[in-house]
Amino acid sequence: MHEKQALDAFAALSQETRLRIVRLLVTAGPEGMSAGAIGEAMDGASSSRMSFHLSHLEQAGLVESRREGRSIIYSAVLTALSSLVEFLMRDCCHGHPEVCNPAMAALSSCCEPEKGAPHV
Amino acid sequence: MHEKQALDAFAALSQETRLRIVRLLVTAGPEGMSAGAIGEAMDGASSSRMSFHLSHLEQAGLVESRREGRSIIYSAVLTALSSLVEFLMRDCCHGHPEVCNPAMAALSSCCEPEKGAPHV
DNA sequence: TCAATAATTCAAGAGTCGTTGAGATAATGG
DNA sequence: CCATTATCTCAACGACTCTTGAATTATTGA
Repeated sequence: MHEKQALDAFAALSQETRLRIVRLLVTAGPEGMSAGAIGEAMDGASSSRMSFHLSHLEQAGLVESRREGRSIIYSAVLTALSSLVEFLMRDCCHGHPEVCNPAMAALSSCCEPEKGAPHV
Repeated sequence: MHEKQALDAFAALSQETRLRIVRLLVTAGPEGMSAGAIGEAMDGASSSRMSFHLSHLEQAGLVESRREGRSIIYSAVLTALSSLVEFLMRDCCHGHPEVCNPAMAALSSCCEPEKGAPHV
């Protein structure tokens, strides 16, 4: 991940509706959700408003879309999110492991590695 | 970290000059840098421009300042950065450890835990 | 106290962002 | 082929963001 991509991703995530869309799609998993369904989940936002934010997120590489019949299905791009974390971490840890350690702790508790944690 | 704080942090980091300031201050360490020195590092940006971006970053909680003689010294708030990572991770890992594992790998390689990695 | 240095504050202006509503495009079923 | 459903595109408008330059505040040393 380069600076420009990180800037785009941060800009995309700095808008309330878009941040909520990303969170929703991550929990929705790989099967994703239709634009209409996402709009309903966003306190019934208009279709043009959804279109605006979804294409913004797609432009930033945080979500992807596929057509399925009349609907267009959006899903989160999980690798983009981990790349962003990696970018933040690479920036932050230069000689300062005290930044990474709390983040790593949060990470491992959140992922709950199934017994016998793998180390890289 | 709550949604509002995360939104503010993402907005702060979505601006090129501010992202560079944060990276610079993180590598500068706890002793920090004066506003003037940061401005010189930012291709000689004007003092009012620096003031604008630095107070934006301070508002978002990503940097803090102290006066030292005539200068005002800024330094990165490392815990804010790890909280942001934690927020992203908590969002992303709900049932999807495949997001966290690459991030965790990046994290541990970047931090280079000194032999006998601690686990939380 | 005065001049010099370091940084902030403020107002103005150009540019970007997000919402709205109307209209266009795409796919389906009768 | 037509009506319906689902979504996108576009123009317009208000709101916000960033830069600039001038004026202001704070600190220091002579």
